Amino acid sequence: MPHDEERQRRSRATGRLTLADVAREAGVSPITASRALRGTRGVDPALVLRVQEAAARLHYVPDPAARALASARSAHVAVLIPLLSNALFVDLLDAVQRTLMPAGYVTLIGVTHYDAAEEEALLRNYLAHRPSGLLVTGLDRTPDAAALIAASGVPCVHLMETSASAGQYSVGLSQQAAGRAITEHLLAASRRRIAFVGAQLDPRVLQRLEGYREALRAAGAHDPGLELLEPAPSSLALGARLLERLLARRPDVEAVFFCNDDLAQGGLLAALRLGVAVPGRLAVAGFNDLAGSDQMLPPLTTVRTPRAEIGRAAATMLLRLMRGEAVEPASLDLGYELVVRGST
Amino acid sequence: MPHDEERQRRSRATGRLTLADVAREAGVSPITASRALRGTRGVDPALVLRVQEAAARLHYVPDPAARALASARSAHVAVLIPLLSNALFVDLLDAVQRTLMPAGYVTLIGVTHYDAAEEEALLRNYLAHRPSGLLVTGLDRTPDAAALIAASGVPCVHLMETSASAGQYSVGLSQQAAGRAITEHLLAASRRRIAFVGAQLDPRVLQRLEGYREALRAAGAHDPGLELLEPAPSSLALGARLLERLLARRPDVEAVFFCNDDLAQGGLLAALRLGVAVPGRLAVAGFNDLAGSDQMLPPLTTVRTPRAEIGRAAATMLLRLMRGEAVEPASLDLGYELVVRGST
DNA sequence: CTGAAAGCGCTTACAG
DNA sequence: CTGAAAGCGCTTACAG
Repeated sequence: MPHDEERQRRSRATGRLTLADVAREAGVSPITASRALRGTRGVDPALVLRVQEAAARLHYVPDPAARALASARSAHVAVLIPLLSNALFVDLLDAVQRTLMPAGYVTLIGVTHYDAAEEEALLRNYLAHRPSGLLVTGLDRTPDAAALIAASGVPCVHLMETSASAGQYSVGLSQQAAGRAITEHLLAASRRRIAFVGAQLDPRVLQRLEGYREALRAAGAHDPGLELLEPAPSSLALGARLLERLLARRPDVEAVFFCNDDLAQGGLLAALRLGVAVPGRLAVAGFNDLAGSDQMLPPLTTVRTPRAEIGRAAATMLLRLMRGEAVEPASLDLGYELVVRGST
Repeated sequence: MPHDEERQRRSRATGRLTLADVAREAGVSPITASRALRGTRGVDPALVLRVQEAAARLHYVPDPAARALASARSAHVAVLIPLLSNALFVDLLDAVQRTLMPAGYVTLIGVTHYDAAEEEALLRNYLAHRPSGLLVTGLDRTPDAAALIAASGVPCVHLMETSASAGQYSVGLSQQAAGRAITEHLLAASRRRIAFVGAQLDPRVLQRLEGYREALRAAGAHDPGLELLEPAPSSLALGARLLERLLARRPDVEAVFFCNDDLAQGGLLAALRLGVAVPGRLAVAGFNDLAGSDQMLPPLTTVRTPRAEIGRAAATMLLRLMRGEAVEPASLDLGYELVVRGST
């Protein structure tokens, strides 16, 4: 057939199997095949079956680029988190992916390293891929970053915090309430001189600090000299160093609330090394309940945050928003749980 | 203009800024605008400038779906790793993303959880997005998974191991040589009854075990009764339990090579709890040099693996393959480094 | 060095 | 419930 030869000569055909092949195989038009495969209702069930069988027989796989171009909606969800080296975010991501993938979405993961400029760059980059949805960590960002999100019109759910502002979707917990609770636990163990040791100083750490202050002020035991704030990133080594610094500066300290378990584990190991009895002389608490905290000597008292549940709920909320459904309430507080172990 | 009205009425126009708008603004044809923006050579530099300025002025962002459809090549690279809760893979990923993103690629990250079926499902899912490149962990996979990769024709680089087989691209290190080296270090510290404690039992752990056996056989000190193999996933808690089991079974053991630092840290903490002197009565070594290993009591002797370098080199190699360039050699061995600390 | 035409593989909007 | 036409926003292949 000369027509086919001509086509072949000038063609840019990729040789790939297309919807047209499936339609031909099933004896229907491409549009019907498209509808049958997407599960659009209002197609004769017999035809749906025929098309599905034809697609399976030919091992047909739809082209996401063509689909995205024609429908103006991609299968991408962009997820921005500060760090992957924190088990918290790993658990969060795992839950997000397990929820989104069965729904046909693929995640674009961006790591901001707690850097506002990097977050902005990632946002610009990922938004250029026209994702159908957006998951970001926390509520605070640069005005430019916030404007980028708003201007994109892409549905967005904020992770790890709870939001009061209208039109802001979020799933998380009250970091401040959790910080208050663990401090109250320390007070209940008859400690008065309770220190706060924080690093990284991202918004959630500062909210925990606020909770700590609340609890101590209520007990009339707040002492700013017991707050040790370090902007460097958290690590076991930093936790150890900060405990030593605290002990040197305030030998009278009776308890420490480390803003996360990495720091607390390092502090616990330093106490062991220095021969500081825990909890005898010093009670120690952490935050997040990370791997290994239950193996410390003594096991670490901490706050368990429901990150898997947060990931699942946030992804589910986003799925609804992407379908254009109304979501109520816009903000979900999934709480926290005190895990009391030997260190307090 | 009635024509425009007609267009508007029937139109599916997204209202987005297109290449045609940029071309009009710059006073050139869309093809020229396309070429100018993509940096195709053979375009008048003056025109390139004019188009770039027009694009910037209008804040034009190309549509990746249209680009992918027209050019038959996506901007995606799929990356498959076993776990995100292992710092090793986090460092690897970070390096991969930092290399790939500036080149205009976006990564699709898939976590297999060391599950062959899950890897296959992820592969199928991500391959459907027609990525331009593929990065997978290790060389061993199910025949179906390997066939999927081969049939896709997508350039693929294997991570963490070195490959002997032709046509297999890989960047990593000899896990076996590293396992042998750390065992020889233990032998050099005049230990004879050296145990191997392994979990997860993925191919790389088994290669380390092979290196351990090699070293012990060469020294005439191999004793199968000192091998403790546990298929469960690694964790500090498991390391502690396995050390206790080992000590109960073989009180005469003089040294332990844990197949990774998670296990070794747990073992070290258990030894501390049990009052087993390290390295006095028992020498302990790990693998990977993870965060916290230098903070243990005593600090953990381990093997540092160059995962950031591996990530960077593998991504660079993939970039070449995606450009259709020849890559020589196909397999890169980036080595390892013994980190001797207090535990041996 | 530049451009008019055609096409990538889907889905939308309309008509029947 | 089904389909012919048009279009999504780019790039390829060809011609000049």
